[in-house]
Amino acid sequence: MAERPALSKGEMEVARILWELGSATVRQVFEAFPANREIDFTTVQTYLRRLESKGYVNASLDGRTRVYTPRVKPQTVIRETLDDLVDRLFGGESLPLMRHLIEDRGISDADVAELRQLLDRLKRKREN
Amino acid sequence: MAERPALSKGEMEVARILWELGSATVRQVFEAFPANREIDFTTVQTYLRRLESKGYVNASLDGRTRVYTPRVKPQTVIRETLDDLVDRLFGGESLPLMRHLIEDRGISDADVAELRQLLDRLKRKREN
DNA sequence: TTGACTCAATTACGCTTGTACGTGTAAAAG
DNA sequence: CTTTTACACGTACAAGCGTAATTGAGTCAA
Repeated sequence: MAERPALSKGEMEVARILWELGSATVRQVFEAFPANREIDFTTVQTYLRRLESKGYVNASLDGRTRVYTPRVKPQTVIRETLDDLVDRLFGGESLPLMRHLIEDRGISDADVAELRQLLDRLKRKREN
Repeated sequence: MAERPALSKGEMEVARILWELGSATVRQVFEAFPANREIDFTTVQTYLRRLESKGYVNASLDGRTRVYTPRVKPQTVIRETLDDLVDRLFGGESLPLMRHLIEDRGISDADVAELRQLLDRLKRKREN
């Protein structure tokens, strides 16, 4: 397990966009930010550079422009992040987290249905 | 909304313990840490001091010892933390987060049952 | 009543994070 | 060709964070 240093919040935000784009330049990532999220171009640049030095992305040159590509799967990062969060904020139990998501944070009807399906699928798998 | 500065991971860990204890001295918090979690007494002390200066806890003196008491409800902190996480890591959607919790992180049978109940309860409430 | 202990409070410090400024260079305008 | 514009890259820096060493003040044994 390559044991990279954890991502900061800002870095995560940028990483997520890069995962979505698949591979992108600073500018592309910058432009993919939601319009309401004000952030400086150079700030994004710094985050990408840090992601690279932490080993989360690779960079290659296209002309004089750097093109960044994810190197670690979102799943992995999400997993590590959640493990940490669940430990610190819920003492390692994930149910309270879900309870909170459902009860306190609101959830659409469609999501409820989707969740139910997830549970059904899981049940079926376990019964075999 | 009092707009306090966000909690860092370490601060959160300490805050959680304080919520559990209800009200405690540095030493009590320190001793309530899980045995495997190695942390220095003075580190806990620093976190508590910072929690105080950020407005998350109150402190009063008992003799020469400071007694800390939560000032902000866990619900509030959890909510703010999750909002931020969901935004940055999941673009604001909480379903993917739950999916991840269920599929990738594993969940006990008992938890599945509990979740189902939650959903049922929610459904009933919505149908009225 | 003074040294040896115990524990609280303060101070410290290197690393990380958030954010941006300057500097140089390619492209566009004149 | 010169001037302006646009943008990439490196550099910078204050604030926050994790962690601990140091200092200081009560407490008990000799």
